[in-house]
Amino acid sequence: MTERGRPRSFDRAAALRRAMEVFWAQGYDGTSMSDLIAAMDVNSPSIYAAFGCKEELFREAVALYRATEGGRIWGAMTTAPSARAAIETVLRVSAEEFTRPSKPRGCLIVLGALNADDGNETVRRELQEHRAENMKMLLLRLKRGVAKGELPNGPDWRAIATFYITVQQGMSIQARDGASRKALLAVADCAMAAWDGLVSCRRDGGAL
Amino acid sequence: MTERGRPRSFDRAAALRRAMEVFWAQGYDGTSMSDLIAAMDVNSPSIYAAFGCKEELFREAVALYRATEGGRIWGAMTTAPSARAAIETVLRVSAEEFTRPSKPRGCLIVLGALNADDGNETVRRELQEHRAENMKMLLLRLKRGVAKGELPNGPDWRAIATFYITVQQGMSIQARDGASRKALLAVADCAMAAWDGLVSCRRDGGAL
DNA sequence: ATATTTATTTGTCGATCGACACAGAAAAGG
DNA sequence: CCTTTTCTGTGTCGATCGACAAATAAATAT
Repeated sequence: MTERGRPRSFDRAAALRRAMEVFWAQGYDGTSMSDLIAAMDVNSPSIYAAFGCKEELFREAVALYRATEGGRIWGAMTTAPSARAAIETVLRVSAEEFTRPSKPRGCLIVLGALNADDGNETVRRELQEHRAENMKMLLLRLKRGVAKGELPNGPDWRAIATFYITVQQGMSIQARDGASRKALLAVADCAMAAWDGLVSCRRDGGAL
Repeated sequence: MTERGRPRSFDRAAALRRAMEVFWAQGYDGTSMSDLIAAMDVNSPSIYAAFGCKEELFREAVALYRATEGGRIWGAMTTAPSARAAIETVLRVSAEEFTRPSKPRGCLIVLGALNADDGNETVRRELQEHRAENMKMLLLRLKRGVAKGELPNGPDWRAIATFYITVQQGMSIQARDGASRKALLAVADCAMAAWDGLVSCRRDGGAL
């Protein structure tokens, strides 16, 4: 009951990684099958046999991204010793990952499919859900800090989580525009400069 | 020496505005000529006669955006009484403009063409330059504040300007993901909570 | 060895992309 | 009037899109 038939001649994992980098650099719509065929060095019928259609290939590429680059960014969410350290680490690692030499700049999850057009609605919604999951993860970390007494329960933690997610997503655009790693780290520092003021602010039912 | 020939039967300005809203909602690549023909209610030869090619039409749409919605956002940069008020107003008006009912969410300049592909390099670079101009405008306002003695000259104002631009750009993605106006206003407040700490921080040659 | 299963190569499918030719229609100038 | 100029509607161009059929090649199972 071992493998039957002719074994495939290309490395599936390596081809997927190359496809992921093309999607990362050009987005879902901006990447054509021709681009993928060239980058993966695999003919189109073999791609369809191994991955299904373009949409499913993109899905696998996104899963790979979340398991690698994404994991390095959001891993701190559970490993960091405090909520504040978690956020600071997420922002700083983002600055590093978004500016890795010889890698596409910014984040695949953020930049992969922002504009809706003819046939990318499913893909766009999935990326949006992944972004929402990251937001939820950050908010839960804050609420856990409140539950443990590490953080006060006065501030509007949802607004604070949205703020830091907004900064993290904005960094993708800055990275795409050529911002240096140092510049993005400085952005992270500026965002963390707001922490003390935000934490010691009582909720008033309004914006904050 | 008045107008010769048959006058055009459609309102050029109105058609341009409708084209702008399509580009705004779907981006440059995501918008096809068919989309434009349907939205503008003008046949394609008339579009080409009045606007040139798709790229030039997009350019005019961007110019219109910057003159209207963009002007409302960045106008405060020169009219606000202080640098701090200018930044706060830019963020708050952005929150409003990015969540106007029955208008596309987010900013055309930020979301219009982020991913490079076959034939959008010129357009992409132009939007990037417009983003860079906004950043420069904000930085100049800060430097003017320093020159007038309104602000100290210790802090790394370039880093601070980059930070607020990053927040403003991140708000476009949040808006696209469905964030409410109230949520975006709260993000603006969180960003402004960093101000005092940033202004009273002396430069140390590092990130801050 | 033969049959079976799967991968690869070549070629192509209908649909859609941006862009325009061409001819007819509607205004001005003479 | 008639000529000229410009705009409008129909149709279509070559290129490219994502996706796959058919035929060939290479492995395993019996």
